[in-house]
Amino acid sequence: MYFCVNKYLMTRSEENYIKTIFHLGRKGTQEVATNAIAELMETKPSSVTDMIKRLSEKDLVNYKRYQGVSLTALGNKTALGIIRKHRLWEVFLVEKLDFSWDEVHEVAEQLEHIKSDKLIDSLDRLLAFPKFDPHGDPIPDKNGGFKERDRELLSEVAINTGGVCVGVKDSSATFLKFLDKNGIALGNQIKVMEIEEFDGSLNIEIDGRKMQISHVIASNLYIKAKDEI
Amino acid sequence: MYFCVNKYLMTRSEENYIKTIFHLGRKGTQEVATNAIAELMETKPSSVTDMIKRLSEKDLVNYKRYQGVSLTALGNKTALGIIRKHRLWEVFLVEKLDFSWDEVHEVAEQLEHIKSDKLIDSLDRLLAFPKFDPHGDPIPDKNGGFKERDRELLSEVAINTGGVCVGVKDSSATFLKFLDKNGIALGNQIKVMEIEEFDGSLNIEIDGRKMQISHVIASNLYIKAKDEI
DNA sequence: ACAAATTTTTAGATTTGCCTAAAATTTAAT
DNA sequence: ATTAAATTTTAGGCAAATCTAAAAATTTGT
Repeated sequence: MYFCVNKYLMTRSEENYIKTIFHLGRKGTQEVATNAIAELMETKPSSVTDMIKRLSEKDLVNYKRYQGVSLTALGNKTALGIIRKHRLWEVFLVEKLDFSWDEVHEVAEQLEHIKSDKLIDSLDRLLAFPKFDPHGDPIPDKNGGFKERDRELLSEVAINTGGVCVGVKDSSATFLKFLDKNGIALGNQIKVMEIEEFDGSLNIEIDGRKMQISHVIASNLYIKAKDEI
Repeated sequence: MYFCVNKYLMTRSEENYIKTIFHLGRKGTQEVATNAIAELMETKPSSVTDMIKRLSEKDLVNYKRYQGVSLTALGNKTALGIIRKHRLWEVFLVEKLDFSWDEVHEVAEQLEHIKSDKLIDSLDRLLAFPKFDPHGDPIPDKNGGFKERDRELLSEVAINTGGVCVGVKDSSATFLKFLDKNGIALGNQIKVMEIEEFDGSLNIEIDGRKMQISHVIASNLYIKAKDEI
């Protein structure tokens, strides 16, 4: 395969930049700003500029001075490969090693850089080709293809509707632990009963149990909207 | 834990040096030579000297100029930790991902550097606390303890004796593939029928089947000597 | 024992990836 | 539109890990 030449020469640091640029590029459609990359990676803008030049020479990003950066087709494919590995390892950690969903990220950040096609394809098979990671995010297939699940934020749905909880927007350990503590997990049936006008907090029914959650919580939970309950 | 402070600051390169010094130190009881390290790691003696100095400052090795190098107690513990990880990952690759025993080394070389105590202990549990890796080498426990199995080289046993094949001395892909091709695997019952005076080759019976192997092959196969057959 | 060969170390350079400080460019504000 | 503010890049430096070439120490051979 053609792209392998490139993939196998990439350093850990280069891979992390590519991944960050990919994630930032998803949000806005525009070019990604140097400062944004630096902030997310907890490094300095000057370091980012350095790296961007190197990535540009390897044809992983499109770069024009002062104009921000975007991934090339090759960069995009590379990013999806790394994300595939990250998310498959997350599934492995939860399914096979009993990690909780707030513990997987740190270790997956290391495992995602292991280089072996056979390893990741075998892992995929061991896990029975999962389509989503423990936070509900889609796992790209071998060729980088994946489809975003049809979902919406709980904060956006109308009263008396709901669906199955299928993902989180914020997957920080803090938020995930909060959800654990309150018995909220992927797969739960959630129905919005009432929305408080004053602060936007929601009265919901989750797997039959009634509880109240703030607007912030609701705006970080995805549900698969399919039917009125 | 005290040693963790050190462990978590180690670079991949430092870990590889420690591992190499450990392996070389096993063979001879003496100090390990700079040149020997350089050769095994495919690097230059001057690079080795540089690194040894750094390791010495971190109290991982004992070092006196021109006098070779040996691991400190801390260095030894560190080495055993890395070897534990390497061998557990090898078991994982064979048992769970259907790798063959000649394919595991390269990937395990990468996986052994992943830093997470929880990860490795969970992996240990998933694999049901294996005591030996796919080549028959012992896996250190959490505290670095392990016992060498009571075994001997097939080339050393007397005619009409034998035992179960429990390990290989040379675990290069070349040798392992040769064994596969000839249907020799760990667990086989092997009995020495005759030893050729001329070239030292052996007529053996392996799981009931008769075959002839060279002295070189026999001197790279370990059997658990327990009983005459 | 002493010269020759080998091994080991030093010295100085290179690459990667990061830093700080200062200069260049773009964007925002009045 | 021009200045002020923010962003981005350049320039120069640093640490890790490597290299080559040359110097120092040890070992070996006779």
